[in-house]
Amino acid sequence: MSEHQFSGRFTFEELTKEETPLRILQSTMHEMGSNGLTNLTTKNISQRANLSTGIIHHYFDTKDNLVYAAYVYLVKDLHQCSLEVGRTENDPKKRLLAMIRMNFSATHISQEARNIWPQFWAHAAYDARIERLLRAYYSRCHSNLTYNFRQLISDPQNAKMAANMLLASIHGVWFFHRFNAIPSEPEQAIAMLVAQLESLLATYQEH
Amino acid sequence: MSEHQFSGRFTFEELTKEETPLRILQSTMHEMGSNGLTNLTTKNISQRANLSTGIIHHYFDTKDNLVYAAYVYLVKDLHQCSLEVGRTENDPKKRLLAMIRMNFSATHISQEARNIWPQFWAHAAYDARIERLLRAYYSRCHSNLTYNFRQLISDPQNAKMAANMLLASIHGVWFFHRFNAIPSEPEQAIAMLVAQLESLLATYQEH
DNA sequence: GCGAAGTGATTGACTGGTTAGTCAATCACT
DNA sequence: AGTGATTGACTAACCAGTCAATCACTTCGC
Repeated sequence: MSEHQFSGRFTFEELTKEETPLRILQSTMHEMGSNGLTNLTTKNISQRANLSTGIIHHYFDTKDNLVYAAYVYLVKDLHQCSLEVGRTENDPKKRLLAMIRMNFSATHISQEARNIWPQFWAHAAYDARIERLLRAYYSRCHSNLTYNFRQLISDPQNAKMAANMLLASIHGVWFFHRFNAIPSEPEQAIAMLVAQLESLLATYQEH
Repeated sequence: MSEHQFSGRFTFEELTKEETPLRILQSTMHEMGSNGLTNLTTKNISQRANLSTGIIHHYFDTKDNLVYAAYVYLVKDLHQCSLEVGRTENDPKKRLLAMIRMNFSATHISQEARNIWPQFWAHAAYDARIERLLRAYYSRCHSNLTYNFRQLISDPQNAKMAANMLLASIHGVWFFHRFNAIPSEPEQAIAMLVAQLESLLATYQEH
């Protein structure tokens, strides 16, 4: 049974293999992104997917479960991307650089994610179940960064600190890039984070 | 007339001078923080403030205006704090350090803010009016940081880049501190950002 | 082959409950 | 007597979830 079970009826994998529940999920993500959680209705979701409202409850039982499933979908997709980075790059520093770049890539994921992440954060702030999912995702990101820093920085404590700081920096730069508050060209954002990575390595690495 | 007019009836200053609208505002912020925008109702707000639902519309016309006023209140309060830092500290580096510390202080503001900021971001993601307010706030923060870095870094372009990076770092560290995803002691968070500030100065400063 | 019975997908009208906003009435104070 | 603050019952709209009915498709006895 899936780690990410979210309703009594099906597991995540079973659901997304089928056509209709996947359409519902994608429609939900689109609606969440463009109108926010507050204005998310089963009517809007079903209309966008050209389905009836009833079918939503057939597959997801409640609206809450559907929204949760959307976050799981988002997180799994991104995790898949980071696994791919781990496979294609064999040098730890190259992997860190690839992970930075990944966050600003223009795949369908980022385009959708751009609008959903803020809803995700807001939801996690008052819903314990959503918060657990968010924390699990960031925890995995952090482990991933730490693993790579360990191969570049001899002191494990320093490697962990470098991972902390890079994770925070990636998040911060992505955030201001998202809201166009800092020069918002992806290239500049990536350059800032590459400089940050170099700076962290220079600080913590003993040659 | 106030820069922050949000309803046809009163200006922000006129409203918050009075007892009742201020109680409504604080009650709104508390409800937003604990139950999220999605579950925010005029009934809950008025009950917490020991008032009727009607009075909310008397002062704020619509719920949207009330929520907007809550964000304005939050932002103004924080801006007030940063002005105070500017007055009490006279050294640019000390001012930057004080601004870092400010974000993790346990004043009533941060306690309330902790729960409202995620709602603010989510709301800004799909509402243009809220987005403008959020951008204006971060723009002011950025100007403030840039002003202080200018006195420490001779090249204006470098000063701006340092401000970009510190702003992003503060946001990122605050975020993970907020969600307990990175070692969440305020002292450690502040120490990370102080180190980041030192590193930025070392990189961009020519002695 | 073929009809019957069964199975799960899908519909959309309907319900019970909730909500933002209205408004006539009352209250407190001048 | 007048003025603004405040109340809370009321309304029109909306929404999540239900359910009986239909549809598409398979299985199986003969």
